[in-house]
Amino acid sequence: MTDTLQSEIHDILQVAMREAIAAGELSIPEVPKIPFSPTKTPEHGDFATPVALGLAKQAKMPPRKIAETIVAHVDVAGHPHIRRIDIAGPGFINIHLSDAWLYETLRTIVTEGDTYGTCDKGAGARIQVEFVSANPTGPLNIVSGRAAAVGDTLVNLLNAVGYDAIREFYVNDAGGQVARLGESIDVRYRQALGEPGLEIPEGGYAGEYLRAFAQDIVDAEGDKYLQLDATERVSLFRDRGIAHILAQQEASLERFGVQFDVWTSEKAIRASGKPMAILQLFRDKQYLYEAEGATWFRMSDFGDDKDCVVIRRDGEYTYFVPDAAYHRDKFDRGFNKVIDFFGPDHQGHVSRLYNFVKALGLPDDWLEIAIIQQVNLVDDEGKLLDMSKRRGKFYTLDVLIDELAAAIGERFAVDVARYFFLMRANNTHLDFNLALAITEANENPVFYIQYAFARCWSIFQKSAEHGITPRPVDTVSLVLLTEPMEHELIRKLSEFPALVLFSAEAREVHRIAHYLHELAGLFHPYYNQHRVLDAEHQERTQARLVLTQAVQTVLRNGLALLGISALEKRM
RNA sequence: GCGCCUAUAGCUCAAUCGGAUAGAGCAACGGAUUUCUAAUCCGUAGGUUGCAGGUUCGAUUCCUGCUAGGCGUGCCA
Repeated sequence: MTDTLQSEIHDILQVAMREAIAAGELSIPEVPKIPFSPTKTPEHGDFATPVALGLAKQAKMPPRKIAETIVAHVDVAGHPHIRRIDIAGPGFINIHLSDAWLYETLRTIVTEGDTYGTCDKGAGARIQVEFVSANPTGPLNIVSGRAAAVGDTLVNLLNAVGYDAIREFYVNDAGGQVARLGESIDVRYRQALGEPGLEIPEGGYAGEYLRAFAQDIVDAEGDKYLQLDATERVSLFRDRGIAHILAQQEASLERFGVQFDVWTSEKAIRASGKPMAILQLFRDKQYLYEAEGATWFRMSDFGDDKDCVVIRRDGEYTYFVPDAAYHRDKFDRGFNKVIDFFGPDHQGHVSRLYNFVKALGLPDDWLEIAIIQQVNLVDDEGKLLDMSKRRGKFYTLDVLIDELAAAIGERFAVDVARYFFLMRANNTHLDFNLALAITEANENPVFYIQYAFARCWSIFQKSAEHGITPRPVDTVSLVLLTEPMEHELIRKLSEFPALVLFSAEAREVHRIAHYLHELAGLFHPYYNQHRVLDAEHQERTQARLVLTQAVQTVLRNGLALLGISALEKRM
């Protein structure tokens, strides 16, 4: 609705500019793009465009004059949606829409229901979003939780605007880190059997979770693995450890409301032969050279400050090779676009991966990498909570949810955690205020939004009790919605589809979170100042019920995109 | 050293990819409850957008140089 209207207005202005040019009143080589922005204040109308300001130089006319010239060619009377066009400030063209447009918007929302906010702009293009992809060496940490929330929501957004997007998790189940996992489990296993003098190896995993895992093996199967030779035992423990931790991670994600469509194994990628094929390709293109017993990639030819090793002295691939192969594999699977979310510890990997993708000859804009920045847990005074009291112990996603759940229950714990992870731009550091998260009052944005939804629901509940049946929208006199607050609410509702599209395209999920908070911030005052149900004004009641339903619909749709529940009442 | 990110109200953050008077929430202060759920609302106060330049009709936004903080910078992933 908004979208079609915007393009309608765009066309109207474009035509007006062409006519002005044809009439010789405006001398510019071509009609430029016409940018629109929803206005900040109603005095500036509903939409505004600064297009005249940008033309001042080429047209050699003062911007106000240009705006006047353009507007003079618009047939306002011929467009029922437009009530008035003003020129204001230095030359802004402010478009005031007719009230009929507002009422039409309401009808659209109520009619479209769950699909309001969606569109088909993506035209079915296939997008793969890879996120979390934590090493299978331990429980998911807080940043992984943030990545999970952001990635999951972005996929929701992309699918809402017509893309065919999937969630993918890359399992680093090969290489040095999982080898270290096997060694660490081995140490814990032998310790559990009483062997003295053992220590977790350098670069190993000292967390308690492996102690428990090893104890389980001992309890179930005793010391039988001591008979295997060390290499065999470590490799067996590695594989069992991976399976165990992976299952744990999957369970944590599921608890957090995130389900991946595809899990890709690095081991499988290695076995596919693609790494070798890629190395051959690089060799053919003269990107490789031998030095110091290792094989190097000429990263410096791609603008990096140094080359990097792709085959180590011991003959093993460095992680670049399977990673490049994995991205080749993504491309071969036919994705039109791939979006990778990396944690803050992978920043160094970003430019290199771009370069490898370029070296593979894949399209420039095919891969998009974004960093999910770190999360700090803070108390009410903004003081940093110590997240790693001692080596090997860290604040996991599950521990966070456990703590929240103890205060506000499991369901809200997930809602609150998701919202807090989603409320900030993903490339900025995020302070997660634990005290605020468990506050069950308006300071907590999640409750504030959910309460707005609950109030809508409650109004319908009450109306049913009073025997008031909402009538079909077509039969309701929406013109009775005359309060400024009502118009403001509807205007806000009308922005939703464009916002969803923008958030998806810009990969900025936090905008939805803010929007919902703002919408709730308009509804609560309205609720307090104006009664929806009013026996004295039955027609107006019907109109306000439509408005209430529209608010509820947008809140529900928005929360659904964020993976946050919309409930009738508090548990 | 080099690279990436960040710097906006006392605190946490917005600002629709250069637009109009920079907005919310929290904290502070003062009010509202026989009412459709007070998990709410109304009001007051709070700013040289880190600093210095530059680009132009116009800069929180883009460029350069500083300053401060975070992260990265391995033949680990």
